[in-house]
Formats: sequence, C-alpha cells, structure tokens
Amino acid sequence: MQSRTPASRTGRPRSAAADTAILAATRAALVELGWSKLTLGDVATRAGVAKTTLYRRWAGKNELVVDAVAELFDELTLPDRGSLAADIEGVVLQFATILARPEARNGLMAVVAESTRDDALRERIRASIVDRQKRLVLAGRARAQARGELPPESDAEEAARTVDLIFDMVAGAVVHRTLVSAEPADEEWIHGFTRVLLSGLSATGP
Amino acid sequence: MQSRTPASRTGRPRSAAADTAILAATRAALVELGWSKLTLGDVATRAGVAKTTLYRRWAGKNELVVDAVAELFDELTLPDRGSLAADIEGVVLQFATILARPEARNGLMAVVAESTRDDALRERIRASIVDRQKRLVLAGRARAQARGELPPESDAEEAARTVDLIFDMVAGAVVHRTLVSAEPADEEWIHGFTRVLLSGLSATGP
DNA sequence: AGTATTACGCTACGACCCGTAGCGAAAGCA
DNA sequence: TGCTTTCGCTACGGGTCGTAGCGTAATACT
Repeated sequence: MQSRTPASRTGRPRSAAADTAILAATRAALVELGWSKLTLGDVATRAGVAKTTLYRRWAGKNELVVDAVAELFDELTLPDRGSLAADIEGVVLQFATILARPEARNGLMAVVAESTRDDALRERIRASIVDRQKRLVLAGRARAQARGELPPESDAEEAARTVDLIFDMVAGAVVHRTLVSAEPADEEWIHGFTRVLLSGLSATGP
Repeated sequence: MQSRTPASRTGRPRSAAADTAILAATRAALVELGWSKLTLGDVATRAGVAKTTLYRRWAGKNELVVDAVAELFDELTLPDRGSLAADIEGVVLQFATILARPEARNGLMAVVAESTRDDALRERIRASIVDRQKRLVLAGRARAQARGELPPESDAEEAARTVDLIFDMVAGAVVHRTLVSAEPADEEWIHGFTRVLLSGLSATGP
C-alpha cells in the first residue's frame, strides 16, 4: 500500500481498520462525486478519520485513488474454460465488468492522466494495477502453449514483445470501448473482439 | 468551437485572434504544468487576455482543453500508400505521433476521465476528436473494399459494428501503449500491431 | 507499573484558485 | 454620431489545499 515504516517496532501501531475505511470511503466518493470534485477532506469525513491522518498515510489524491482502485482488480483470476478463446473471453469479461463500475471508470483514467507527468505515480499504477492484469496474459499464454493452441516461444525477447502487444491490445480495446466510446463491452462485443484477436495471433508469421 | 451567437450582427465582434491565442496558451500550459496544475487565470495571462474574457467563451477548464487538444488532430489524413496494411500503418503512425506530444498526452486522458461524469463533455469530445479519427477508419475500409482487400459489407448493421470494433482496437491499443505502458508506439510496434489486426480481420467468418 | 515512542483527533491558518459582478473604455455597425 | 457588444480590469466570497501545533490514546520496552 502506502509507504510504510517497516522497522517500526515501538509506539502505537497504525490502525488497519482506518486503511480499509479510507479506501472504501474513497471509492464511495468516486461514485458520488467523480474525480474532480473528490476532496480529501470529504473522504476523511466519510471514513470517520481526521484529515491529518489521511495525509500522514498518503501523499495526495493521486496515490490514494490508485490504491482505492487497485483493490477492485484483486478479483481478477484466470478461469480454465478449456480453450484459449474461452479463457480470453472469460478474462476480458471480468475486466469489462470491473470497468463498468463507476468507481473504476471515474478513478482509473484520472490517475492515468495524472501519471503522464509523474513517473513515481506511473510506477505505482504499474505495480499495483497493470502488472496484476498482465500476469493473466502471461498465464493464459503459457496454458495455451501447453495445450498446443499457440506455438511455443522461440525467442525470449520476441515473446516478451508479443505479450506486451497482446496486453496493450486487450486492455486498450476494452478501456477505449468502455470509456471513450461509452458503450458496454458485453459478451457479444467480447466475442467479436476475441475472434479478431485470436485469428491475428494464430497467423504468426515472420 | 464554443457556443457562438450565430445571429449577432451588431456590436463589437469577438476577436478571432484571442481564440487562437487562448488555445495556443492552453496547449503551452498543458506542456509546462499538466492538467491538474493548469489554471484558467494562468492561461488568460499567457494569452494576453483578461480572465473574464476566457469565461465568456468557455464554460470551464474541460471545454477549453477539449478544444485546444482537438486542434492537434486536425492534421490527421488518410494517406494512399497502395495497400491496406500500409495505409493503416500510416494512419496509426500519425496518431501515435500526435499522442507523443505532451500537450496531447496531458490533456486527452484528463478530459476523457472527466467525461465519465459529464455527458455533454463526452459528446463534445466525440464530435470534435473521436469522430475525426473514426472517419479515417471508414474511409480506409471503403478504399480497401474497392481494392478487394476486404470483403464488401453484407449487412449494414454488421459493418457498423465491425467499424466500431476496429476503431476501439486501433485507438485503444495506441493509447494504452503510449499512456499506460508508457512506451513509444514506434514503427516496429506499429508493424507488429498491424499484422495481428489485419490477419484477424481478413479471416472474417460467421 | 512506569516510560518512551508513535499514531490519532482536533483546530487553526495562509495560500491559492474558482467563478462572478460591476465598471469604464474600445470597436465595429446603422 | 448613437447603439450594441466585447474587452480589460478590479474586487470579492467561497472553497480546497496542505501543514503546524497541541493534547490524548495506544502499544512496546524495562
């Protein structure tokens, strides 16, 4: 989570309940107010803590919302539906379901926008949100190779590039569909998307 | 642009130079300060106009930045490179070049994030930014069908869905690569992306 | 028990930005 | 020359920020 003091052994410990209350209050405020009208004073009031307590744990609005949104992606898992296409559709559906929630929509793009001028914030997003998504791509690819649905990796570096490409295509398409086009990434859309993506991947030439 | 008074024939006309100065100052402020630290008072000072003049023309920060960023996408054109793959690569390269500019990165995602809670703003973005991009997809598809590189549209509604899917895939992937993964969408990446996309599209089954 | 150390709640504060009102001056039209 | 609209300027109340200071609460060490 936030920058802890790992070697603190004495003194009053930080309330773990306050953490969860603050993050939950942040998500609630995101739903009701959105990003721009969300104030840290309001979050503190909702959480039942003092504003100063909030500032002692998080550097600012950006970091707080990143942590609050990151918890939404904890539920992402890789289902075993038997085939690569079905696995992808399952993961994309989970991802789309999370993005359909207003606290995710309101918070995610805002912190990404802020991260364009804040390298530390981008690293925080990568570690707590993006990597958690990318891990599913890696796992799904490995399972598909074990099944023989995808050719095994010949070059390690080439494989890494492919994974990055797939990840940007999947996450980017779902995010763009949900937030820019503002239309639901429902099962029908996901099915069409998966078909195009898989056809393109299976035809991997030089 | 902003909401004009179309039937105003008498009185002192609005300075057109002020418009361009304000929008240019907005982009300059986006580069130097980013979205969150950009203030309308600062933009007015940079543009050499009074703050009240700015408020008379734009409702707020969101609308102003949308117009300022929209001008960046004016230069998007559909080059005729002879093949669908080359055309796509050309357009994607233009799009990536625009997104590489800091004023686009800093402003675009921020207003998209704000638009999740503001339908009027989303409509403004769609009309002045998104549609300008989508038009290229439509034109490119039509040209490819004329060349015989893509099957002609059988069902009109199905064709519209396909165009929307392609658009979300292209724009989403480039945006995600540029802003989330924070790595350049250079020619090598674009080439790999186009290959996957086109392979998936040419294999259009039921 | 007693002490040291850290976290907490609370209040107050200067600084900044917002968005608007009001005014006189300027720039075009009839 | 009038009429109309825009412009620049100043000023203002309202809100948020982020921090300082203080007394209190909770835990670890001796």
